[in-house]
Amino acid sequence: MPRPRSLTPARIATATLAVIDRDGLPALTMRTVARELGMATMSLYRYVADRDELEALVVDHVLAEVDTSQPAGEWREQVAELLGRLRDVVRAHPGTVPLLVRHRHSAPSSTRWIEAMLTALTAAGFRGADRVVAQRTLVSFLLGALESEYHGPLAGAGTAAMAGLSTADYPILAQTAAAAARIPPDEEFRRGLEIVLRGLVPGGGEVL
Amino acid sequence: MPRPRSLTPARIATATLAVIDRDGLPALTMRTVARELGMATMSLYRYVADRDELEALVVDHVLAEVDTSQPAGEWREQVAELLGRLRDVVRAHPGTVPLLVRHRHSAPSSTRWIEAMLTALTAAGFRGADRVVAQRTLVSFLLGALESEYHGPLAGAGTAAMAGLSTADYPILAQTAAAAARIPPDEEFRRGLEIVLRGLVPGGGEVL
DNA sequence: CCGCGTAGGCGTACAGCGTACATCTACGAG
DNA sequence: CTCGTAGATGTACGCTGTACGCCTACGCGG
Repeated sequence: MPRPRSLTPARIATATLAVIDRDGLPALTMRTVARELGMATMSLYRYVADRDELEALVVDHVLAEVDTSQPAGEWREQVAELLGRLRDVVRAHPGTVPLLVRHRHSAPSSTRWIEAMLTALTAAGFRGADRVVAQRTLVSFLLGALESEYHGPLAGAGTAAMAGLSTADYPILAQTAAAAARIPPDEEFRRGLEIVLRGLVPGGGEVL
Repeated sequence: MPRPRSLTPARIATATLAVIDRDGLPALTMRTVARELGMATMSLYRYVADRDELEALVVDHVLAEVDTSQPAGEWREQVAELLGRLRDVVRAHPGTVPLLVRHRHSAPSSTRWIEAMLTALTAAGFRGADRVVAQRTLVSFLLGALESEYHGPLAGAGTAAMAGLSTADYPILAQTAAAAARIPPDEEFRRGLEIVLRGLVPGGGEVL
């Protein structure tokens, strides 16, 4: 056949990630990625259908970096390790956080990580709907924590404003906001994960 | 002084929300909101500095709808009730989910809800950093759950694709994906919240 | 009652976005 | 060498957010 392809999905994803890492998510543009690749803008469309597909490509690329080998240890340690690995990889490319939320469902690379998570949960004794709920609860917590951290700094002014609220109208909040700013993200995540893991009991159990 | 203002923040927020509810978040545009208000596009800029401020306005408006009166019952019931109220209000306007994540920090209306949450946690015995972590873990879970539900349906094809994966490479995933589609969002949220609440123990405690 | 200054309302314009379309061109197969 | 195909690209369009400047309606001091 004619002219061979000059770009691979991996090369496109790498260039896209370079743009995001260097200039931030708002700089992600069909034009900037094409320039990063040394091509004309429209050439990119020979490889991706539209911007959404480009975003999905970079998300898949990032998720592919996650080590999905089964961790050792007790099941809670395994789960914590797998969540930590994913979190570390994503935090190395903060600009991809909003993209991850939108496109993780269409990322083939996520399947290995999910399988490893489910393997740990299965070994713990989770079955059927319990296993699904356990998995999704852990993922919701992880995504929420990543997004909170991503959007938090922009509104550091917000937390500061809360600390300055009248202690009369919001006695507890004003007092808590000050303490909140002193907890490092890693510690906050670790302790939050401990809470979720402590609540996960194979075989279920009602609390309400 | 001269000409009085003809628009209130509430009226602007209502019009914006109407656009989002009727035509979806992508339809949210300075032009569409101005048209909804019966004004010229640029007139809107007499009331908001830019699009971001308009988005913050609608988020604050939605959060103001949440009943923040202190719920009755044991502290876990109170927390579940407060999370449920917020979730119900946001789910009534699904298009605002991404906006909520980005702008909740600059929403004055959120303070009353936070104060109510912290009140329940304080009554339970949480103090200092423990209280901060408890609060943030609950919020991260809630936001993650809302976002997952919001972005999930778009990629229903994704879950379907997982169910069709080779049971050889991904034995547990393929089996789990089928069960996953049968759990209603409300049940998933309720059971997930039960997990988190079960893990919340005042006074701390290590698990790892 | 009048005009005057202020701020509301708006029309125009521009840069930047995603991308449809038509064209040119480099290549592998015959 | 030639030809068909698909890669590469230039141009163009509709849409976005918003800067700028003009016009005008209004409440107040005279």
